[in-house]
Amino acid sequence: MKARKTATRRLRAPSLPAAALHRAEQLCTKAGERLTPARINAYAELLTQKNPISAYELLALMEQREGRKLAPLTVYRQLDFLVRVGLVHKLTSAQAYVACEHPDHPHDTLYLVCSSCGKADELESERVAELLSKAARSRGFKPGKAIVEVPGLCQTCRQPPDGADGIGVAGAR
Amino acid sequence: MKARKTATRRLRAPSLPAAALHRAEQLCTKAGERLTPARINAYAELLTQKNPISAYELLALMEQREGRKLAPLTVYRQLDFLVRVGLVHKLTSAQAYVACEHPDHPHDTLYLVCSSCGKADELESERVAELLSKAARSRGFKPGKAIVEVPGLCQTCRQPPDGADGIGVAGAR
DNA sequence: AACAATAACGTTATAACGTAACACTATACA
DNA sequence: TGTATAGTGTTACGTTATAACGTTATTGTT
Repeated sequence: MKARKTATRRLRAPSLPAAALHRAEQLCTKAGERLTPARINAYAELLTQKNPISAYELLALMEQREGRKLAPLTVYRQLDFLVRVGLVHKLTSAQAYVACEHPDHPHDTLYLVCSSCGKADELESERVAELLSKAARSRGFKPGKAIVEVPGLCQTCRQPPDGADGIGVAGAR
Repeated sequence: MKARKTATRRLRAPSLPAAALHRAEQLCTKAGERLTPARINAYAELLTQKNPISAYELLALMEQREGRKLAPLTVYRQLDFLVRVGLVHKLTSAQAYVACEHPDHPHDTLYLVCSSCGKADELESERVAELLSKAARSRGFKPGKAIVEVPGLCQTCRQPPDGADGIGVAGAR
């Protein structure tokens, strides 16, 4: 067997793309929040992920990246921050976190979540937001940002390529 | 101090109203599921609750009711069943369970959830369901039942009566 | 620059939520 | 009346999240 190129050794911090960093800084300034190095690291790590990941998965990634043990609380605080400023959404039905695809303006959490591969597709829908907000207000309810998660099967998982068996992928959440 | 009328002694099983029982039986027959005594008890206990409760709160209620210790798994299995047949909804953002107000037909989970008192108001919206379903299908995504949870403040908590301080109620989830 | 006020971070411990594995029991149906 | 299947009980364990408290860094003010 050939030597693995990427063993479990410590890695450098993932560099947050300049554009993303700039947007994040603007968001935080506007919200009166501080964008610290630790928070940038957590956000950068999340941005490297294709699919939503759990807080503990993020913890493991960051530990590997930084080459030291971290407490769960550290990661939870950073996630709380990222969700608060709108850079990240929490998918409560999967207990997983994913970087927002258009964090420029605050909006509801609205995702299609594949039960097979774990992929989460973010949608935008002014109409859904409006319907929910109107329904809430008509009942005297003051609404916050809605959570909308549609479980199901993504296109890829519905049309398995030759040789696939339709059984869920290991690690799918 | 006078003796309390309802101490922590064992209580009888809450009687499930006949109409509710009948509806539940029909639902289960239609779904090919069995409505066992243990499941009826769990459902009846949930029906006595005004607000959503956690699995462990339900566990404690049932233990008190039955006068013996139960394993968490027991309650989780009964909750899984009740959710599966549509008698109960899970509010994932609050990790809590609540009896459905119109279990006669299957539908999305759609609630206004008060962050202060924990109350959950179930809504119906064919339009939201349709919008989400269409958005999903247009992306090749095969949707299951959507989860829609709108956090916020209910009318009561927005208009605190004299003497109230607007601070959250102990036990609010 | 020195100070106070506040926000963020680190550490330890623990609470809350949920599931795996396996043996046993009840029900349904041939 | 067997036999297959679904449900239940029990023990143990895994995952997710927070409490409490002290330290460090940043900000805004003299």
